[in-house]
Amino acid sequence: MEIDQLGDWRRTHYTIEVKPDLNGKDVVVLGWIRDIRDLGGIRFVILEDREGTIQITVIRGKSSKEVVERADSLLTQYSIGVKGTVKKTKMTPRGIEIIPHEIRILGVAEHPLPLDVTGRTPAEIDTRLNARVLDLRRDESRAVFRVEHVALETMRTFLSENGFIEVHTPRIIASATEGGAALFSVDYFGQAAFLAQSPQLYKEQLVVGFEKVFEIGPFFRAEESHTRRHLSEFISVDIEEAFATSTDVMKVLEELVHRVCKAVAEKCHRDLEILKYKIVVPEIPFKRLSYDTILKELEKDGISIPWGEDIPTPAFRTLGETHPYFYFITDWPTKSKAFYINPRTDNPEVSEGFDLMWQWVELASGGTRIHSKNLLIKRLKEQGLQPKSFQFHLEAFNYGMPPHAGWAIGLERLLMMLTGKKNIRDVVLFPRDRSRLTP
RNA sequence: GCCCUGGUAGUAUAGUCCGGUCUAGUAUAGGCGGCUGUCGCCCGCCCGACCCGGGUUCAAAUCCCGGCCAGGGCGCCA
Repeated sequence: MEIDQLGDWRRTHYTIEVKPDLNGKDVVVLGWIRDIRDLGGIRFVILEDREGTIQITVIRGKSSKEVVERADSLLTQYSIGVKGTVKKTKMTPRGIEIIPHEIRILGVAEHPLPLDVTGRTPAEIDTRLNARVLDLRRDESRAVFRVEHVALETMRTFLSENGFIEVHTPRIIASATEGGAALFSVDYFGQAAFLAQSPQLYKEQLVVGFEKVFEIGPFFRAEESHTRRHLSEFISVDIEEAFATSTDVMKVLEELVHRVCKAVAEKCHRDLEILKYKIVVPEIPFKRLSYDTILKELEKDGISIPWGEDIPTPAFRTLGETHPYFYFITDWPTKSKAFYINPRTDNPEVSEGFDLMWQWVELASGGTRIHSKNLLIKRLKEQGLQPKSFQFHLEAFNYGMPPHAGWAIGLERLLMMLTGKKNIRDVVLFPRDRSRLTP
């Protein structure tokens, strides 16, 4: 089918801005066809744009031949432009309709569509992700990403106001940053290279001089995970602060989370309504529970974990029932944390590392970092890592590395908390996981 | 990677346990026709599917084996 040109048509109003006081005025609306109801002599076309919907009413016999012909050839999901007169009416829920003078078909859609955009026939997440662009025509899918935008905007503002400057560290790196998580390898002009799993070492180096930095960006983990809360590519929100300890950065973290919850609750009414979800703005400070306390609580629930071991997921689920909102777990055993986490001076078995939990999900983790080069080398060896492969990182410790602390929060996990979504793939536009590389 | 469950029209489902009644039911989308105030419009007709390969059996959507894919869980983590 021939499609029309946009020509000199420009939107005069979003659908939501067309109100009864515009009665008799001409407007241009642009968007997609959500629904068509044809009663024979009269045809109702529901046009939807970013902000809402409006009814276009075509009356056979009254409308021009061209308009009727155009209206007859429409199918759902076509993108169209309509120039017409606003008419006040009691017969639509919005109290107005548009009587078109001209309809331009700007983009056609192939039918049958791979999923029902109106949501009457629900589609599974796999089907939706295969046709993600079409899925994003669904209000509920788009609402998630409007929430994400507000969350990001709030975080950037908050961190900037608090003296953090935004930085970008490399995604392509020469060696493992933390050990542990598997890395994706990359052919870098014939040299072995990897996709970064975290900005950890770089952000630490940057506190020399910048003192307070933050980074928001994607990182990569080549884990064969198959869960609702893991991705191969995820967005990490990282901070690092000089002359600070874990207690200082925990305050920054809880305040940030509080601010984000508040901003989303206040600014995203409509989206939260679409998502049928309510955000309870958490009170700060959050509970601070030591690893030892957690172990004792679990013991009471009949789960015993030997001191020093990591807490398995089913145990976290139990904890989530006891602590249904945000809480910190502090004083983790040194051996269960990454090599750069500072052991306590009074008891080196215990570290200054912490996790921020939301119910049973680990949202963020952080801690005071080791700033003594000798101790760092010792810890690297204890974790079975080669100090040689951290040569460039260790050199930064020759230039007056200050005491410092920081954390990283998983943006998608935070977004699950903000939207009530149970599968992390729902809060990523084009998720990457063990078995999904397209679209 | 391991464990569990599943795979039926474009989409979402019934049927699978207990093989034959399935020429595979329903809804929605799509096509055709009718309808001048719908708003999940309505009414009639039509199109369209048993994941792939092998096996058991007179007979397989249904039972068995292998593969692929999906969902959930575990480990690991953000």
